[in-house]
Amino acid sequence: MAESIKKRIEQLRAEIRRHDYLYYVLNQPEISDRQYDKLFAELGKLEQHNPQFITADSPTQRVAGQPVKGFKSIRHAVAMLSIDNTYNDDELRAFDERVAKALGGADYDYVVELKIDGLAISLRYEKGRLVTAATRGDGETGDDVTANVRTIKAVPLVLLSDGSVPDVLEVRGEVYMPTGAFVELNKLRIKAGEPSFANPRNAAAGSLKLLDAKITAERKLSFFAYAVGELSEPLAEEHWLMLQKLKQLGLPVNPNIKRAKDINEAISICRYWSGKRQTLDYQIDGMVIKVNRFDQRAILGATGRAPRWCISYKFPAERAETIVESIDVQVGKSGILTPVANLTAVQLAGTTVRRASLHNFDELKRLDVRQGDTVVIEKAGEIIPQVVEVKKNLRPAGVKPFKIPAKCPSCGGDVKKDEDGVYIRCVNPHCKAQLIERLKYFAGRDQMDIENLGPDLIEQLVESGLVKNPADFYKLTKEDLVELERMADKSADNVIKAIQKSKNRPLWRLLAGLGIRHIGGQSA
DNA sequence: GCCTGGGTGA
DNA sequence: ATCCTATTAG
DNA sequence: CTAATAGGATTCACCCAGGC
Repeated sequence: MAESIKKRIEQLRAEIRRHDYLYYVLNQPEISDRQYDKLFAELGKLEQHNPQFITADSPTQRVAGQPVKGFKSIRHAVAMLSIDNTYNDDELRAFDERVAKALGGADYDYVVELKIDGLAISLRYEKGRLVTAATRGDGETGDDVTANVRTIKAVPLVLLSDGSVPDVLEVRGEVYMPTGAFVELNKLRIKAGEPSFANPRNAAAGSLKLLDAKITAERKLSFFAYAVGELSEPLAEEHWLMLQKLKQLGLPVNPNIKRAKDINEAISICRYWSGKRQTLDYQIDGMVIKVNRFDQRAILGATGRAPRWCISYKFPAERAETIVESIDVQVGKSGILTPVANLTAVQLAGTTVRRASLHNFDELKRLDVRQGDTVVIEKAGEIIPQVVEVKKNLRPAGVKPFKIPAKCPSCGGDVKKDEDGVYIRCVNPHCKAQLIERLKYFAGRDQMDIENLGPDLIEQLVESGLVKNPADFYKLTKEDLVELERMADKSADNVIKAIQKSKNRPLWRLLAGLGIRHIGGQSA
């Protein structure tokens, strides 16, 4: 009896996995949702009455019972790099020329993918079972969000196999919230009196940071695979065939990915989707063009940040008009003064924009931005707001050009323009704003990465005179901290612990953290 | 229960 | 995330 | 001289923990 129940359970699981595959990977469901639910219910009932047969990879076990306490760190076996961007045909052709040159006349082709606007994730399968899922993090180490990712139905808990699966398979892809799901979710939230989400990407990112996977499960996230990380054995000799393999293993791959025999074909595919992107049930912010063959990718290699065999093509950014209410001047860690425009709040690409960097005073002068001006802004790569144009015909009468500060806005000290350069710097070595920025940088994620030691606390520590250089962090006591605002027992404890923990960071982090001119994370 | 700072995503 | 600039490599 | 790379600067949304 028990044997036959066990057999039926396994049969149902295999059946459900097959239908998941048909639905999420092939987009060709063979049964209705109702029939699927019936299979699911039967399995659930059998497992409920025979709990000894429940396994973690059963389709019924996607949602964990208990919320996690926090996210552990996971080191990526293979780093997750960024991608260099282009914004027009010429830049794409320049990329193609670099590729052609590096490959020395050999034939090559491309794979053109849609750049899904979600968040990158790395799934690790061992012996065909999903063991961990991690965010990108700093590219080397990310957050363990396995419990949340397990709730995403498009992510298989078990790889499909026609005999063998790789021992280790790390799959990289994008978690996203389909536009339809996003709209429905916001309707529900408004009905429940909860604030709505600003855009699908932030909704998806937030959903993966929930400690309670039960809530994540209600967020209707989805997933597309587009690359691999660590691999125990090669899946194919080229990217295109590898994507087909991933599909066979049950991983959803975007159905609109195409091969292109040359850059012209790739460009025309980019153009096509630039016009058709509204028809998709997910947001894309561009296209990604990859050299197909892996041996050729190896020849091309990578820089510190991004591979040289891959480029993204970003669609033209949405624009909006708004008014410059004022212009701030900020002081950076090396004394550089940066003008930043405060804008009348305006909706742009799914966010409310209030500020935009003006980069430097040459740039400010070139644009001739003045307080009170109406400006056209856009978000470069859908992220960083920038002023692209000043509507001079709308300028109010009597508005004066912006005056380059003669003194540091923080310390009042002298400023000096770089020789043969454009930057204007505060030259006071004791400038408080510079000190604060240097300390923030020291504690920051890409340097010493000290938890709970954020911008506000650092500012308080400097203002109170407790910290005058990075070494002073390590002399702080709990008694020092509890004197500060919003610092009670628990917070003070956490900060002290985090500072102590940072003592065993690798040397390069310390070197980078000291912020010596021209020494960054790479050279350190 | 509300608010804010910290951490992290793009 | 991206932008702009300075420096380095070729 | 030009191209590639590193460094320094910037924005907004979301979740959680802790303070009050």
